[in-house]
Amino acid sequence: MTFSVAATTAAVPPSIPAAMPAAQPQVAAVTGRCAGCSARSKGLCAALTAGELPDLSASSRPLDLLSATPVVMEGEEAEAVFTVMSGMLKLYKTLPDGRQQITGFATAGDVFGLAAGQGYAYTAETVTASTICRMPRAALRRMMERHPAVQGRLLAMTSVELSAAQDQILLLGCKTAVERVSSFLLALSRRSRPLPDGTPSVFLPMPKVDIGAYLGLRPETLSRVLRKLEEAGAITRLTNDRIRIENPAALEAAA
Amino acid sequence: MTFSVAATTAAVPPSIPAAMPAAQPQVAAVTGRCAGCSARSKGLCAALTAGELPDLSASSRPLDLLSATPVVMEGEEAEAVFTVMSGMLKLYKTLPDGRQQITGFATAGDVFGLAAGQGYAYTAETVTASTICRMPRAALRRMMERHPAVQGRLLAMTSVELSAAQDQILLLGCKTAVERVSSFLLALSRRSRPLPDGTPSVFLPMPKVDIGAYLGLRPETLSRVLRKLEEAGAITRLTNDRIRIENPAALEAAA
DNA sequence: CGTGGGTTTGATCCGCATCAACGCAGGTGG
DNA sequence: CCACCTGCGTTGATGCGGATCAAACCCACG
Repeated sequence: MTFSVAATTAAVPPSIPAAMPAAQPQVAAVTGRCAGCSARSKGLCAALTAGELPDLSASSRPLDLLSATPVVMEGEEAEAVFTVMSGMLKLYKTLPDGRQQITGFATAGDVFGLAAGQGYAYTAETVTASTICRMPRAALRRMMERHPAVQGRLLAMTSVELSAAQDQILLLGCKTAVERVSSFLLALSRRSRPLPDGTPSVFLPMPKVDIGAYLGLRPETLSRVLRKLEEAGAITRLTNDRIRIENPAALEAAA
Repeated sequence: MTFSVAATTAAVPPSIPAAMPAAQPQVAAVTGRCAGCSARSKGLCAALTAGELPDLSASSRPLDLLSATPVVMEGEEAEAVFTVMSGMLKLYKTLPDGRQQITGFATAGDVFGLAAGQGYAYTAETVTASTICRMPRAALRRMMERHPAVQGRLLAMTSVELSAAQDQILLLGCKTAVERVSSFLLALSRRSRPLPDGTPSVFLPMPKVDIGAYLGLRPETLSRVLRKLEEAGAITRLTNDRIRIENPAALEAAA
């Protein structure tokens, strides 16, 4: 799954495009859509050669979403998969009494909505305004049959996700609050660009309660741990949503 | 991946069979091995038709192992994948200071040792005496190329594992000790046969400390929770390693 | 019969949750 | 432009669930 519209491309009409039949005269334009997509080299799309892009463009549609918009609901019949082009989403499970556990955050290039069974395993909701690309399940199946590399890519991506899930199991099952937060900050810093001056930093667009729901901690605890890490000189809180890693080795030791 | 020797079949020499070139005269016998395997209909093997079994038999070798035998080590180069034919193994990750988190138990039909990266993501060790089937990574890759259904099967199995891992994340991140144990017992009871009299029961061959390491609890806590569930009439402890589910609804409510 | 690992039970401790209050920023309406 | 409101973040006080420590018990085993 996956493909995407370049961030610099003019917005595609977001209204109910999924129902539109593949119009022949648009094929060329549609090819251009995926070819110029910012996620072209990521997610599922990376499995396809340039010549195979029309297939991709024809079977997928971009969507522009505001923040806090639900995309799929846990348990709902899984009719499509999605690729993130820009923005961030949270994926979470809910217990009957309302407790929520965030199983992951999805950012540019990530794919979500793959279901092992009939229904989605989790709810997906935008954290920031996001652009995502929607591909019906049947189209994905067709893509896999037509382009074997897609299936291999999907397997590789699922394996990486499984490995990440097992790391999270280790974190939740064994680690203390300080260790969890340190691990989280380090993992994020590995995936993000350092500041202009070269020091590593992380961007946290999601509210603290969501970070807590991901790490199995309450927001109060998260706040206290961050203060402790700052007092220890390991990090500096630049703004509410950006943290500079002053001492990666100290975080490493705490994780 | 996967295949296996029927439990009733005479043991195949376990010594260093992986290095043996596929000997032509043995093909017939080797075909029979997988054809009569108790795991034939499970794991990866289920993806193959009878006619494709020789390929499977030629590239895999069964191993008989005593309990508490390590099979693969976390971080070690992943040279092979394994299918469980009988017995049970625990898969776990270890922190530098020795804390361990069991990420799963593998029983008949389960496949383990698939690695997203270069090295194994976890250590695998037998809990009971077990028979497992070993297939070199290169052979698995060849099987996937030659029999596309194998790749599809692998994807399906990995997806199911991912979903299970996310359930475990929910358990570890949100649930209380009583909820964890209840969920665990229910999950096991769904996968096991009821007693002769029809009441559901679960078999727990692993030590309590391992169940605790899976659920993020200490063995003392596990013992107390089981006593509480027994006093509540939800379960009965028949022996140290077998529990009868008296009241599934009560467990359901507690989970 | 003695030994040692796994299990159970009891007593105590501690890390994090919970409860409560306050500061602050952004949005709204006057 | 300002008063008000609302939601997020922070800080402090307190409580509780499960960890830790310690000891007895129970078998399986030699």
